Amino acid sequence: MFDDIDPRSPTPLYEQIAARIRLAVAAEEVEPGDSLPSVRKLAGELRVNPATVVQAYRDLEDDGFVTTKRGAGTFVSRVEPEKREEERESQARALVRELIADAARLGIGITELAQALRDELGDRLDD
Amino acid sequence: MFDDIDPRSPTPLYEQIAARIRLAVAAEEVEPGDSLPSVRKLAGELRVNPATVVQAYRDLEDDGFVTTKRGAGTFVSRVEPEKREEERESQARALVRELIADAARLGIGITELAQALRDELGDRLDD
Amino acid sequence: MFDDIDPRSPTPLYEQIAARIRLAVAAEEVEPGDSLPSVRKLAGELRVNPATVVQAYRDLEDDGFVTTKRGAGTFVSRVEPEKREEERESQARALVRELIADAARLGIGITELAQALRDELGDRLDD
Amino acid sequence: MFDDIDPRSPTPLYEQIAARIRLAVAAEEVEPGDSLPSVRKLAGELRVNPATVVQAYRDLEDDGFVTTKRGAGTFVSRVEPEKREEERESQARALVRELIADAARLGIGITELAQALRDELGDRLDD
DNA sequence: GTGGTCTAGACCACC
DNA sequence: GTGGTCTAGACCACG
Repeated sequence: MFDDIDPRSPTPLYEQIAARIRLAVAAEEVEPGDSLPSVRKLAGELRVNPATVVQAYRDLEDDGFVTTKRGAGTFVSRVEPEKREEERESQARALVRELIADAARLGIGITELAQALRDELGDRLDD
Repeated sequence: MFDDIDPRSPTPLYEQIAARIRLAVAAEEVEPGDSLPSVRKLAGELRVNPATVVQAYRDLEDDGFVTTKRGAGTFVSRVEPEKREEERESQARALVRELIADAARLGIGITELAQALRDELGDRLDD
Repeated sequence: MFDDIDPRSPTPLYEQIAARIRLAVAAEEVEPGDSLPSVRKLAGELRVNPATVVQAYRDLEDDGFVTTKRGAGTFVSRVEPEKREEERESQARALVRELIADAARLGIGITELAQALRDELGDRLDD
Repeated sequence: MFDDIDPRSPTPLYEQIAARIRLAVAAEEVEPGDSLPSVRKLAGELRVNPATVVQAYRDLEDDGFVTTKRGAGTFVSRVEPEKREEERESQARALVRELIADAARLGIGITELAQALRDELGDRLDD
């Protein structure tokens, strides 16, 4: 699950970790109520300073993606679909349009963008 | 050409500057042999410290995108087409990664994103 | 280890520092995983600005001789034996080039230099 | 004769040019009284700023390797062998010993040094 | 004029 | 604590 953690990437470790979990929640790879690995266990697996995992979990808690129960662990929250599906779809389309505009401004065409999308999303593009 | 330089972005100024020029070379907006603005001139335009521009130019020289002739200035190098293409692809991937991160932050999963992509790009996704 | 750093040399301080460390790695004076002195500590020892050491470390990281872990420090990387050998050879060539230049400046031609080399090195020249 | 001029080397162009001519004089590739190429001609050949050649010639004149006659050109001087041959030989040996010491201090052995010498001097080692 | 190096010192994010 | 970035400004060598 944490294959893509790259210590040399410019984006901080804790953000990479949080992003991966956020994605897992959004993609429903993990269910509400599931427990996340303990800070020490995850830190060990990722060969990362425990403080880094702590910061990732704190970020997630701030976002409402997880809740921490002292002495018990960290658990996936029930994500309230506070926004109507329609609204989320429109937001998604807005993001995509923004992507295309940014690319165009930089002189990157649709073809290259499509290639990059396949590179990054792979099969998940066909979901 | 340097509209996007944002001092508050987490990615360093010199990297933003270098990235912009790298892409200009990759997209052949500038030709081999063209001279880049002088360090001081560009620094003035961008309201940035000259040393920051120096670092950007240094990175570009390390990558082989420009050559600097001492006492004369900094010039666009001849760059292999494959390398140009690679650069365009890499920047495209960066944009896509940003898209995914933004989406995740809004609670939008890959599935919804993929749908939006198909909505906006349609067939061109298969180029 | 850093005796040779000479602020009056025409070659920049950061290059001298980087070269010295590069060679220490190449000669296995330091082992992969060893930590380098912190930027501030080394800067203090060498009576040099921290930014100068930062630039040296940055060069070394670009070359792949060291890895820096954010917030943790800078560490010696595992380096391929061929690369180590190459580095040693390149520094040896630099020394030789210096020798030739010094000789020429004293009006000593290649012929006389070759004779002196045979005198001093003898058979070992054919190793 | 000027194959090794490298605009990207850290040693200045004018020094590279001067060094090459100094060597030619020392190796008696050119005879006293021979004329050097005109500043403009040489600058053209080397694709270098004429001012660079001027500075090289001025350096050489300071050293006494050449003399410039206004309107006529630049000529190789008769190099006075002011020092006895023996003294020159001893100087050469001193340089070589210095080389070996420097190398040892950096952890570079005789073998690597010998290889570098062959790389840089090639056939001329057998003169 | 050009780029390159270095300093002193501030500020930041990360671990 | 760590490294990274940036500024302001000085100084230098090169063309």
